[in-house]
Amino acid sequence: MTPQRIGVYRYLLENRTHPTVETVYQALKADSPSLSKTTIYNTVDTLTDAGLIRVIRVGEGEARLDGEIIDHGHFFCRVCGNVYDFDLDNCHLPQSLPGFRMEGFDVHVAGVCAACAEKD
Amino acid sequence: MTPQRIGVYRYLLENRTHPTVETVYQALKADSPSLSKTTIYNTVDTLTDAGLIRVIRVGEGEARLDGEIIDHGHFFCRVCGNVYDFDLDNCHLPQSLPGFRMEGFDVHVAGVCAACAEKD
DNA sequence: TATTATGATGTAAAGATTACAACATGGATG
DNA sequence: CATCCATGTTGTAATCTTTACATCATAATA
Repeated sequence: MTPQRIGVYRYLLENRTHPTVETVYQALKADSPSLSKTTIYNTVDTLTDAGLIRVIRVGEGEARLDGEIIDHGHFFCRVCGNVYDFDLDNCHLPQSLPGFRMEGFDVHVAGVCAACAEKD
Repeated sequence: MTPQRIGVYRYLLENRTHPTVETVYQALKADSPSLSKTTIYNTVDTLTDAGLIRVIRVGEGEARLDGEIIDHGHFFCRVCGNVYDFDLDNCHLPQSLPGFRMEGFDVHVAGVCAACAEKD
């Protein structure tokens, strides 16, 4: 665990906004100007392999980072681009895949969030 | 509807393997050598907007195309890279997002498929 | 202190997708 | 039938995200 890795992890724990790598990079660079974006990518790999964070890809564009690893769904607003969490109370893993080893699980819903829907 | 669009749509209806844009391009270019990959991208946009096909992003790398639009889940094998469909019998959209307009719905499961798990 | 292993940095490359301009086509209109 | 216009296609170039790789820094160890 290096200062850079701790910085990325702390940022993701404190900012539950599903930021992109670029967002994290810009935020942390303010404090440590020598930070490299490659380090962010490497750190994301390391933290993902360690099971501490998750990488989600929803909609187009960049990957989003998520410090919450408990199963939950992601709502992607196609207007503002924000990602919102939601519970998965009534959704369970399928039993219909014999012999398949399931390791990760994510539910993606796309649409328009409440804030953007109101503006119409 | 042009020959190119019909070709892409037919290919996706007949090949339920969640091919990439590149795969579709290579397959169709055999019959019509003048085909451009840009046309595939444009056509995918057109067909997606028309609600005829879906674009799924699961795991890393390229987008995968899917001619099946009825709700179903996608299992991504991290070993062979194949994408498998599964039913969503016991998974329903969450009711916990008031004011949100839900338009699309996808369940992603990552892991190792039966064929690859057997080889261990 | 010298050595070694690991991580960080920055540049360059790769890969996927999009933007854009030129060309082709087909239908509508006079 | 000729012309015009709108739409679609093509190919190149640019963009954007991510990765590869070589170099530098650092910390632990012998």
